[in-house]
Amino acid sequence: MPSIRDVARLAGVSISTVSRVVSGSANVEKSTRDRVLQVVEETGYRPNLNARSLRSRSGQLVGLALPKIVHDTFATIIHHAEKEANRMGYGLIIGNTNDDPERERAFIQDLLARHVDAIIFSRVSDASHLPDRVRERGLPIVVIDRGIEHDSIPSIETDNYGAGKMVANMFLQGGHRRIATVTGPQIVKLVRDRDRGFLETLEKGGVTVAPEYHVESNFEYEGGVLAGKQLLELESLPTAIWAQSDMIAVGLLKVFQAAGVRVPDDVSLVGMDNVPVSKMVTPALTSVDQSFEEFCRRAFYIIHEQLEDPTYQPPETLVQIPSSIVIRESFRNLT
Amino acid sequence: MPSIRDVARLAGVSISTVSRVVSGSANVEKSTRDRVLQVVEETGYRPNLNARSLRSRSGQLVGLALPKIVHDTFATIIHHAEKEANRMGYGLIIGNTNDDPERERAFIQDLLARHVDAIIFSRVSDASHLPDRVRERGLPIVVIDRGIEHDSIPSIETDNYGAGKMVANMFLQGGHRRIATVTGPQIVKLVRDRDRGFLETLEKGGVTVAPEYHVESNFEYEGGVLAGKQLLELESLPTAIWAQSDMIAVGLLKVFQAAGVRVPDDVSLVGMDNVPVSKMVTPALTSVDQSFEEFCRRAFYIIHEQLEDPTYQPPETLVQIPSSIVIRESFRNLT
DNA sequence: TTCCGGTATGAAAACGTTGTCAAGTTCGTT
DNA sequence: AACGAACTTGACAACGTTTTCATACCGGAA
Repeated sequence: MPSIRDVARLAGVSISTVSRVVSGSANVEKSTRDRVLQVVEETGYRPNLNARSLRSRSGQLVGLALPKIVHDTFATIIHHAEKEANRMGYGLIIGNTNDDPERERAFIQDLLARHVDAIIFSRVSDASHLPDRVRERGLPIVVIDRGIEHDSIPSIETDNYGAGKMVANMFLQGGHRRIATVTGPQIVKLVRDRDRGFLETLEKGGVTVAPEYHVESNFEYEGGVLAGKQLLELESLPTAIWAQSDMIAVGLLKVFQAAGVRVPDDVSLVGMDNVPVSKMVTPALTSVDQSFEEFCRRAFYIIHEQLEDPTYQPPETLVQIPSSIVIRESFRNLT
Repeated sequence: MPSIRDVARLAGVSISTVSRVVSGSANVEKSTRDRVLQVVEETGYRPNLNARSLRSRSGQLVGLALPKIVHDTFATIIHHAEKEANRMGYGLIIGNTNDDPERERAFIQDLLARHVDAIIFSRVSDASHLPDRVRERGLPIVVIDRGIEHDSIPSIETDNYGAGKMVANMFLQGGHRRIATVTGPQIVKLVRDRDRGFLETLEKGGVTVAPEYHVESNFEYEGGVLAGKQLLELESLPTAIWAQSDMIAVGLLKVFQAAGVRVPDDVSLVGMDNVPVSKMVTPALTSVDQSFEEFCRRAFYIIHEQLEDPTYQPPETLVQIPSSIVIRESFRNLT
């Protein structure tokens, strides 16, 4: 691995000059520039990013903390984050926090020890004070997917209230009156936002969700299976259900099919996330699409700005991205 | 962020001593060690890994190159790789090569510029000479999932021939005679291995797969959909199909269900990979399970050994991990 | 007492960069 | 002809570590 010293020697110039050429910065005469560039080409020289980071505090590296990896949502986030990072010349170092505060802490420590340029958090434990600690170090940090209420830390999330509202309106217009919903854990703010948007809009449309039709679960397939069984034990099924994740919806679908309940003939089903599976199951799931690509784009934009100008503050600290409904087979109008 | 200098000052010792204490290496008196350790504790000092890497060529970082990210298989690999990396104190930097040689090259360049300790490749383009280039730099490199034929670069893959054989035997014992298979792209070695294991074993059992029952596809859902449509146009359907990936199997299932073909009553279906979806669809998929966890464990083991002792060579350059069949609902015996 | 081997410590060089500063050059202006 | 301004270049000090190498100390053997 050639170093800047080798290039300098071979090109017959000083180290400083090589540095200037490769960082493309200052004034250097065309002839010398060409000579250096040629040597760089020949030797395949690449600046050692560790040295660069050590000296100039920018290693072109950003950390991404996720609560889970084998999960369509987060795989999608990784994918778009990697894409954006690549586009902007950053490397991406990923950690799985597993929703465990201890691992969160350890991973952040590691990122700090590596002197990453910035950190993107997807879902911190709500209680965590980690983002503050990071902030103190002066590192740009952005929270995506699960916003936090904080004056100075930018969050990017879906307009969850709006999503709930949208689904509620679709249900109302479809003539549904016996409506159920399976939510994620109510401790999570985004769950409550979705729930409020959904329930308030139904209320406005003259429909109340019965308590036994309002079931709390987790976002996983298994959660959906459990919730489905619970619903099947009731006197009568609702005509439409909104599940706060596609995994939940798939779980519901699975137990309904096992029980001979037809979707959407007996009960309509709408999921959320629009993950790949939603189009693979039969019937294909109607689902609320969140633009994770947009999340990542915005996150990197903010990071990039803050890196250029440390005093930069995004215009609003909480960005809410609108979502949309992807219509497939699992929902039908009653009328 | 306190530096080793700060710790030294606060503890009233030299930089060297602090270094010795934190790297836990040489002889240092208990009293001084304790004093240093306490200061480390109080200040929250963490060694700057960039500096360490610069000086001692070990940044505790390994690179993972994947052809795709939004894909259950690779998400699973990321998950286990992250877990192993974490366990052994490494950071993990991930890149999506998208099966594009140019991006592969660029990513590897980036890893080299970051002076990672080792590289794990999941699927190189078969043509690529990248691994050799990496090898020249003296970096440990391991290829997983899609082995390459190479004297000195260790590969870890499933015993694909064995997998094909296993499925074939299950089909034979189940009394199936009209058998089809949907494979991945035949350019890929692992596809040919699976295919050979499958076909040769059937042959041995007196069954020949008709040419129109032997369809080549890609590993994705869409490939399965296409293949399914193709099969439906034939005079008669096979009684059992092996799909070389679960995504293919799900695609087949989808079009079969749309066409009113019942699984497993009319046709049995077996997938491969045992990804999470396989248990979520109805009927749940019987699938060949590959132990990606084992892949990652072995990969890190080899890397670790090579890092400790650069002359270390794994006993065999191509490791084949046995697979197993997970029985679910999509397969039934004819007899 | 003298000397020697081991142990505990510190000073200083190196790793590969960037950025500051100063020193030449060149060229246009007065 | 003289004087700056602007441009081009190189020396050198960091950045935070690890790793020699040297030094000081201590106790035991001769």
